[in-house]
Amino acid sequence: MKTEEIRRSLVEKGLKVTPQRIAVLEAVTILNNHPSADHIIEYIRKTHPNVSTATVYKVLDALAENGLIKRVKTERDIMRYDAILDKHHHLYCSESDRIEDYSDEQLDQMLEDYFRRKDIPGFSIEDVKLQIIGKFRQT
Amino acid sequence: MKTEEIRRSLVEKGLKVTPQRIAVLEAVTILNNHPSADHIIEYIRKTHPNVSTATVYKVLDALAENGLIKRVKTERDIMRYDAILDKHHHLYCSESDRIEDYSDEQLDQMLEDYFRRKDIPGFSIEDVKLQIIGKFRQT
DNA sequence: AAACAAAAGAGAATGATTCTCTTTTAATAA
DNA sequence: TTATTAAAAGAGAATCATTCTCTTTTGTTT
Repeated sequence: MKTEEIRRSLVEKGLKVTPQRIAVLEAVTILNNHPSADHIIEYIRKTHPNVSTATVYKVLDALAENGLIKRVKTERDIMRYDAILDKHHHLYCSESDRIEDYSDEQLDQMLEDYFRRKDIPGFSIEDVKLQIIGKFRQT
Repeated sequence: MKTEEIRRSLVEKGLKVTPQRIAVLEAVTILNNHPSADHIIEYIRKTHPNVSTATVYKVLDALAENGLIKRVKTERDIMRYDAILDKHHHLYCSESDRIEDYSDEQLDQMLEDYFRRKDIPGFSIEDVKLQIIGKFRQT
């Protein structure tokens, strides 16, 4: 995601465009494996050596609350983030903390068809995502 | 889960049978909404007023590591637990921290069929679970 | 009953994240 | 361009869920 795109995204959400916000959103986009705050801070410190840890946490929170990034569901106490807002699923490594994206339109269509017909009593569905747990093979 | 069942489960896993372990496993089974450590501690304190917080964390960890309970994937930093080991999915409330179980064999079958034919390059699937995000309706 | 190692207890330590208060800054209006 | 305003950043402290450490207790086996 280019700086201009980021800038526009922030404006669209009514957020002020600050260098820190640009840097954080860029970092979440660029870093692999659904980065934690710690990794994002590390990355940003290269270009913004004085950025405050609290600021990064605040920026991540603002970005997530405004739908510019998403938090990823994990079992651990460290929160992780994802810049891809398009519909996709996650591959979770059963042996490490690696998480990868998985897109599959056919699967999405199948699930959509299924839940169009299938009612879950007392619950109205907004989104369906797969947690696909397994092992990454050496590549 | 009755005490006898719990006892047997622990023995099967080569774990010592302690009152604390029985109480914790029972609590995870009984409490709704995929309880956090805090809720479990609260509950247990009724029958074991002197149980140490550290012990509960240790027990939860031992139970999870030995496959007697599962950790639930959430976006928050507080870990949560699930006593149901049978194949099931989770309903996540988009507005609160409520999480409910959702079982659906037809869906499981459909997904199994799908991934029997569909290869994810570089990844071998062990399990597939749905995160179904939406709103619980008043009941 | 003795032995042994796992487990519990108690309190301290850890670290990811949030809070608090002040200063800075981005955006807007004039 | 300047002034204004409110959002945002900074800095360090505070919070709290969880883990650590060391000692004692306990469950299980012989």
